[in-house]
Amino acid sequence: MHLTQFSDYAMRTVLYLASRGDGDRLASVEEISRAYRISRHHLVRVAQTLTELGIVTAQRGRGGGLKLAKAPSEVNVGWLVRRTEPNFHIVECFRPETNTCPIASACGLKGALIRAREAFLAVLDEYTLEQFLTTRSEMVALFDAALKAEPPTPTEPEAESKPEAD
Amino acid sequence: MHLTQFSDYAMRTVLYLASRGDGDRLASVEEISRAYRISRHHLVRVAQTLTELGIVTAQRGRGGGLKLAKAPSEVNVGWLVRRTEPNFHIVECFRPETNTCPIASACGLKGALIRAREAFLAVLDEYTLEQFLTTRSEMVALFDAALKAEPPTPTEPEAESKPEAD
DNA sequence: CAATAATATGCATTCGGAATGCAGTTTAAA
DNA sequence: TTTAAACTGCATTCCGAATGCATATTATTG
Repeated sequence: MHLTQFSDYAMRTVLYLASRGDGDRLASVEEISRAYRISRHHLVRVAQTLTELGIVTAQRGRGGGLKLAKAPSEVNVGWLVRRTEPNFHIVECFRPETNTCPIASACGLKGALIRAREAFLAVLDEYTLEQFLTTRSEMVALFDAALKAEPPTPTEPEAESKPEAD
Repeated sequence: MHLTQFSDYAMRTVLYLASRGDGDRLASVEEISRAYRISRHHLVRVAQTLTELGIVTAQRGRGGGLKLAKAPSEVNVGWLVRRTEPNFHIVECFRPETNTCPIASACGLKGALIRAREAFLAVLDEYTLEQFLTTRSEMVALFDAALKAEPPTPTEPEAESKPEAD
């Protein structure tokens, strides 16, 4: 029982943006991926989705980056998880099109599992990003340390012997 | 977000055994796998685990099979799921030995996710098998129909040309 | 005591979703 | 016009779950 790394990264991304109090500062995907030490390419997908959800604003072009499109108190964790998880099919019979269990129509287990699933999400519904900012200064310090430890621009150190011909 | 098929099969197996009111009747793994139309070999593993957990009794040898070791009211769903799921590592930082998130020590998200996970299991803790027996007759009818639809003994129709030598 | 039918166990393979990487396009600032 | 960033699609890798095969063990039956 777990959430996808995609949802994990989505939550981390908005938490990163919220942790830098200045709402106008842009943070690039590159920067966030270095702070968390995770794949930049993977994070690009997450950033897209968050932009589509209207929860972050992406500024394209040079000097661009991401920033929160809403106040931290407006970003609900349960809402976010519901939209980033690919599905909530706890067991086979939750997907009618592929279910093979012959007693699905008379089985009470499904109802119990639905209740459990809703209870899980209801807890997350209680939280907005704002509630996680009580440790903001510590998080910022840890982010900065991580950024300092990582090679600043490991993008393309090869600036010689370029095969110009062919 | 989902449970493993292993947990799913474990719940189904005990529900099957409970649905046949006669607590002394043995149901073979073969029978259960046909009733649900699922892999017999896979179900063998589940049956082992349930036996180890002391929740079913396995009778080996000819005419053997499985039966509940406890009354349906004694078999709790939350308890069962906790013991059949391989892990409950909702996100990366739940597994300290492989965590790479630098702010884990200062991040409030983990606490929220732990609360959500416990809420999920707490709902399942409210249920025992007994509560699912209100539709027992319907389930039995559906099981019987499934068993009738399946080939009775597709085990080994080859009873000729046995290689006796070698 | 032998044959049979069932569970028990280990190993090897398959499979699917998630994760990742690569290549290229588009946009906007300098 | 160059450059740095977000966007997009595709192809591949990877891992855990699922599955299958082979065999050992146990106990009943005749």
